[in-house]
Amino acid sequence: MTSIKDIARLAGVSPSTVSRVLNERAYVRSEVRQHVLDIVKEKGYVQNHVARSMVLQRSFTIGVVIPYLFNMFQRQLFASMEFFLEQHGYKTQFFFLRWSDASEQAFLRRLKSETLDGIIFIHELDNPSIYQYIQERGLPVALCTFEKQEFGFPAVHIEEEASASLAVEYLIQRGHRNIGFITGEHFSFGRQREDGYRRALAAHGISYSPEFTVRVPSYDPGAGRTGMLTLIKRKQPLTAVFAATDELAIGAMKALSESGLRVPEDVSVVGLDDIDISAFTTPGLTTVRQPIFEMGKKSADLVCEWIARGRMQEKTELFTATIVERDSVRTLN
Amino acid sequence: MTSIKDIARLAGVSPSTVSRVLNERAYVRSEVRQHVLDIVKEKGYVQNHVARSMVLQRSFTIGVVIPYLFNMFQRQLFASMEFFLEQHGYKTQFFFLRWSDASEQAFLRRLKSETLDGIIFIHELDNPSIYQYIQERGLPVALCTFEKQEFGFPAVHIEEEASASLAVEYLIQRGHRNIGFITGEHFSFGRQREDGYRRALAAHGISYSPEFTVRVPSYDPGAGRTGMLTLIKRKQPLTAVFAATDELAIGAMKALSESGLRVPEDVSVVGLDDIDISAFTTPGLTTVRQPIFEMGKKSADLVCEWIARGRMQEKTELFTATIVERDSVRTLN
DNA sequence: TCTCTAGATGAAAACCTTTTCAGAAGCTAT
DNA sequence: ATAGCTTCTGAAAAGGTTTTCATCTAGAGA
Repeated sequence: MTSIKDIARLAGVSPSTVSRVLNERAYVRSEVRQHVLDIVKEKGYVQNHVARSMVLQRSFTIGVVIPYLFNMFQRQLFASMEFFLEQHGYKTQFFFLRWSDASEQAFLRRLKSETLDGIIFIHELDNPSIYQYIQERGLPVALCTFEKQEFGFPAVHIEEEASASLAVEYLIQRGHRNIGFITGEHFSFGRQREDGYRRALAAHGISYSPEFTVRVPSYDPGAGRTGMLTLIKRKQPLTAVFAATDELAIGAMKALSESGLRVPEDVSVVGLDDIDISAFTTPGLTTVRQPIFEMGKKSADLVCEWIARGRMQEKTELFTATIVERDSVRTLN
Repeated sequence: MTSIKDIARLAGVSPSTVSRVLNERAYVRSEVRQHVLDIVKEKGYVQNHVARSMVLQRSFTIGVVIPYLFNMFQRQLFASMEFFLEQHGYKTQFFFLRWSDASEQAFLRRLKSETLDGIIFIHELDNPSIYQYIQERGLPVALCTFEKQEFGFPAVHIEEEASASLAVEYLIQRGHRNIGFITGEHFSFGRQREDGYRRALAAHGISYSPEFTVRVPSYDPGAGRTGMLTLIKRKQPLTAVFAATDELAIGAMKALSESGLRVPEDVSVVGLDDIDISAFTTPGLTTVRQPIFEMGKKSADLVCEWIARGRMQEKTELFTATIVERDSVRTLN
């Protein structure tokens, strides 16, 4: 591998000058600059990022923390992030976290030894010690899809409660009053969406029945199926179900069809997220759309600006979600 | 940040000794070792990876090349890879490539400046120059889901042609003779699966009609839907369709139901891959299962062993795919 | 007692950059 | 002629680690 010293020797200048040419740092006579550039090109020299990081004390890398086996919503989110991070000139280092304390501790160790320039969380951690560490170190950070008031980190998310209400109101407006709710455990958005469900009910004078809500361990289709099966077994007179995520909704539709119930003729279903696949289910899933792409962009912008200006800028960016009408809801008459 | 020098000073030894303790390299008196370890723990010291990479000339990082907006099959694959790579003590650096020459060139530049220890491709590149570069540099590499005979790189994949035949034969055994085929462009697996389709037909004395095959630009549900719509418009007397990937199949089912055709009563559908979501479509998708998890593990093992032993081991690991029966195929009588 | 060897440790070089500091050269203004 | 500036360049240090080489000690064997 050719180094900056080789180029310097070949060009008859010092390594300092080569470095200056490469980084456009300061005065270099234009003939010298051109000469150096020619040799760089000829030798196909590229800067050694490791050495560069070492002296600069920056890695040009931003960490993205995401659950191991991230769902399809998160996949779209982070594809968007990676795209914009690269535009800003940063590499992305992913950290796939499992739901365990050991995994979080291992992450903390890596965090300490990696010299990241910034970090984005798409995954809400229980343990505050990691947030504390980041705060103490003053590492630029952004939270995506949730918030941590205590730490005052900038955050990017939709109005979870209002978005859930939107979904439930869509059902109410179509004559539904017996509306089930499926949600997962963990994560603030789960609680917030539940609040939204209950608030929409209350706002329309529908009394809340705990028998209509089922809580499953995760937010994936398998859990959605289990949740819906439970709901069916309870034999409540449901005409519609709101699932806290699209994946949950897809699992619910599966359970319904397995049980000989038709969507939307017998039971209407609405989800929340609008992941790609929701347009291709049968029937098409009516859902509430999070502006995933824009949210990924905003998160990337937030950390990059923090790094560039040396201090935190805006606090929170709220996005609004909108209903996407497809075929999984029937209007009652 | 505490450095190895700080620890050395605090422990009253030289940095060399601390390094030896940390890396379990050579003789260190056990009291000294314990003392150093205590101080390391007390100060919460962790090795600086950048400095370490610099001197070792290794990054402990393996690159994984994957298409930008990877599909659900690839997502499962790389989650599995990342898991095993971490077990081997390596970090994973993802490279999301777009379908353009510019993107491949940018990747090559990054490849040169990143000092990766190894690389796994989940994405088949058109341009041979990148493979050439890797070969010349002797960089440990593994190909996953495809092969490049010319370069002799170790590869991990299923028997594509045989797997496709398996799917088609499943249909033939259930009385289908008019079997459509939907596939995408690019990638060897597309061609190989097409060969498998035609070979199965031939093996059962069914003549091949080009009118039964449709080629769409990509392998996602949107493309599958378009492909199926085209097939329907041609008004061929199809009773079944084989889609080259599950995502394509999911799109095809959508097009069918949009056109008032029922699956499997009017048209049977089978896919290939067995991605997670295929168990949750309505009807459940009958498909051919690739052992995704095992393939990810094997790819990781392959590069790691190459690195450890200093030279390439096995060439190719072939996995066998198996039929997963669900509800999207009807037996004709 | 002397020599050898194994065990234990430290000094210093190396990895590849960037940047500070100092100095040289050439020009302008006094 | 001198001082002062601007432009340009190189030497050297710094960043945090690993490893080679040299040295030292203690114990074993002759």
